[in-house]
Amino acid sequence: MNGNNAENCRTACFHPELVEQVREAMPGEPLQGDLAQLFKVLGDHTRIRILNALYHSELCVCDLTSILGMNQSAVSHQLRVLRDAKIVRSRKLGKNVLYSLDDSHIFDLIRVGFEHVQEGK
Amino acid sequence: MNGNNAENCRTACFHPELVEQVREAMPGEPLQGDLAQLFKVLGDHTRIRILNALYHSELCVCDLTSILGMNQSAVSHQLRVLRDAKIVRSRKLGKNVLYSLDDSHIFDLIRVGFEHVQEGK
DNA sequence: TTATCATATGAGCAGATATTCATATGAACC
DNA sequence: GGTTCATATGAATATCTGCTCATATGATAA
Repeated sequence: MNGNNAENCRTACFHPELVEQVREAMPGEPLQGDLAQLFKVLGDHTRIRILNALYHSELCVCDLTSILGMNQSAVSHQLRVLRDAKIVRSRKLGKNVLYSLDDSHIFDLIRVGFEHVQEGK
Repeated sequence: MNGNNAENCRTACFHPELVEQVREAMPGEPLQGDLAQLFKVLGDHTRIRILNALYHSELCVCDLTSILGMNQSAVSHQLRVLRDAKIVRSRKLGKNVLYSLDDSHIFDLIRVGFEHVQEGK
């Protein structure tokens, strides 16, 4: 679309063929937006703690509140964000709502992420 | 540390043993902070586009600027964030600086993330 | 050295977001 | 029905963050 604008350098650095090749290999905008949104939701301290708890067991809001040591409203707000992003599932059980990780991809992302930060020492 | 505070429910919902078990299984605070930080840096539209470009080839700042259609300052700022987070590496080559993904974990995270958002249709 | 090119950085602003407080919903039990 | 308990939600605020503009750095070439 917008090829080489005035910002581009004009000598050895600029590789039009490579640029075009990479452009075509890249996923479409909507998919990239979805991916960024997924990681953005994962990228919060409170939500990561929630996910690490759910990594080990399905839990109700009350137990999560206790584990995190936060007030219930804050936890529920973050659970809503995680649910909207299809990162956790919920099911009702009497008065309670039980939360769990949505699917194996979420387990994988958390595991691989930890491997990376642990290697960085 | 802060066990069952006044916020917790007092009936069928609260499971002290499970809560304690999950607490012990969870990673330490610094590690969880590192993980949240990793995902936070991944969770930005511009940075995801940069990473998707680098997924296919090592690239200089100028080529990235052209691929993204953004001004060079914005791209450099985001590259600094990615470098600080150990998500990309850089090496000098004459006047240029070539960027690439840091290691296989980053490739894995992008791939698994895409699998997840694509399944969600 | 001086000029030029590629990249990096600092300050400032505009938009996004996590928490708190107060309140609403909705199911279970009396 | 009405009450209690577990969870959800709306509004407000304080903090954070990405972009732009201007400028700095650092390497190459003349």
